[in-house]
Amino acid sequence: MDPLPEDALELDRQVCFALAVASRGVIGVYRSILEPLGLTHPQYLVMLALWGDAPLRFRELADTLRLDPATLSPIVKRLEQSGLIERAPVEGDERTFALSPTAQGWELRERALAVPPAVIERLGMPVERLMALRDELAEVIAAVDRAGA
Amino acid sequence: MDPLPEDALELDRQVCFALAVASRGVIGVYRSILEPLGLTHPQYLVMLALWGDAPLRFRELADTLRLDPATLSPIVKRLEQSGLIERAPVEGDERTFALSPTAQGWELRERALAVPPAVIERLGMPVERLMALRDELAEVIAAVDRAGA
DNA sequence: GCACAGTCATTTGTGTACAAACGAGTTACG
DNA sequence: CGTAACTCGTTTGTACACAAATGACTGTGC
Repeated sequence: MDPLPEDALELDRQVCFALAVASRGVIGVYRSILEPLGLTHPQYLVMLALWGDAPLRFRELADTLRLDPATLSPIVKRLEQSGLIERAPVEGDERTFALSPTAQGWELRERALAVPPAVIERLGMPVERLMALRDELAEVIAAVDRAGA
Repeated sequence: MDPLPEDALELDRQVCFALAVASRGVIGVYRSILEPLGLTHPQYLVMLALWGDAPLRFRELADTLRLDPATLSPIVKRLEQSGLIERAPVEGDERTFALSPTAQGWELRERALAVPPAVIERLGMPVERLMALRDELAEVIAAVDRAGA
């Protein structure tokens, strides 16, 4: 029943490899679509988070995106420099700050509404398939979380 | 039937986000397991490819891993400096070269046999689930390939 | 033979991703 | 109170990932 170690290496190659390739590939599809908006994929995720629920504290945003603060910090800085988001002090805690889209950031949302249909059209995959994939990935993420505990 | 654009943004957030988070998360699981071997995840994928089928020309390796030559180049350089792989000239074409594991690279394979079981144990997911995920991801990759054409 | 388009790997520049160390602010304990 | 432990965001250093430009080699057409 146990696969031979040799085969395990091969399967391992297929799974972890497929995950990395699929991730890079899909992000690549987003790249050409997001490029006219002046956003990278992580920057797009930040805007999605803030469009959905602003203001958010820096830490809350990092937790939502499951991104290391050290990674998020320069991304936030670039979005501020682009004039899409702005930081406001948080009353009672000088260490942190809250982030919200600027007026320009909200305007960008109108153009961003065209992104998901463009991606789906480009991928040519039915929406149900994507939702199934999302659920499958949610299990992987849950497994990773358990592993980290 | 068509979801409202607002919902599309939300779903989009869930899917592209889940893919990125799952990819980073799984690679994170590998990180702690590969660290004692002195390998990063991309470096591990290079070694898997060469253990499975050496020698490989640089271009063949890049295609196999679906990695940009500009990305692969420094990875190969680091593995050479680590003494795990070596390059040999290709007769009849001065532009490229072939890569193979060194004796030390083959020795490392013995230790690497323990990696897949460790990952599976850490994730706590049944092997069948991982194979299903692999197949699901293969479809996504195929869709990305069609999109790129 | 020989220009010339094509292929090959590398380099450069920008943008993540993460570990580790840091400095400023906050909380809790004695 | 006051300091020790903790939390916060940032910085530094290393390693991908990709676009664009580069320089070296190859093959073709004339």
